[in-house]
Amino acid sequence: MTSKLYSDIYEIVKQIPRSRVCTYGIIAKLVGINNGARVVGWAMSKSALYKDKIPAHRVVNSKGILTASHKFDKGMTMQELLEEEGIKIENNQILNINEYIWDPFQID
DNA sequence: CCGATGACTTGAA
DNA sequence: CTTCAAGCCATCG
Repeated sequence: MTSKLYSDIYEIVKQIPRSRVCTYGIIAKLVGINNGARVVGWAMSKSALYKDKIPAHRVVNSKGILTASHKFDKGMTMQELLEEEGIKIENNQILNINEYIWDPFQID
């Protein structure tokens, strides 16, 4: 990885279990950047270049909106990928986000 | 160092 | 509902 920051972010994202999602803000705080949600998103955009499979489709913004959908519009949309995991989405937004949200401290 | 950029966030109009 | 503004921070030229 280009930096420990990235590896930290990727490690966390890779730990997101199936049928679960996480927000940029949570990840940002976990890696130490209190308000660096943008940096997380920026790192995610790079994740596609890495060999490691990063389930970036499980990372959404604080409202559960698929702000990254425009990066997955190549064939499978982000919504389709999430629905494959049983997550219901409507108008580009995850329904019952509270039920799907996940973070390392709240182990299932 | 500076300015621009971005898969963010919050709040206000 | 939409749009804008300010704040936030790593990266790039």
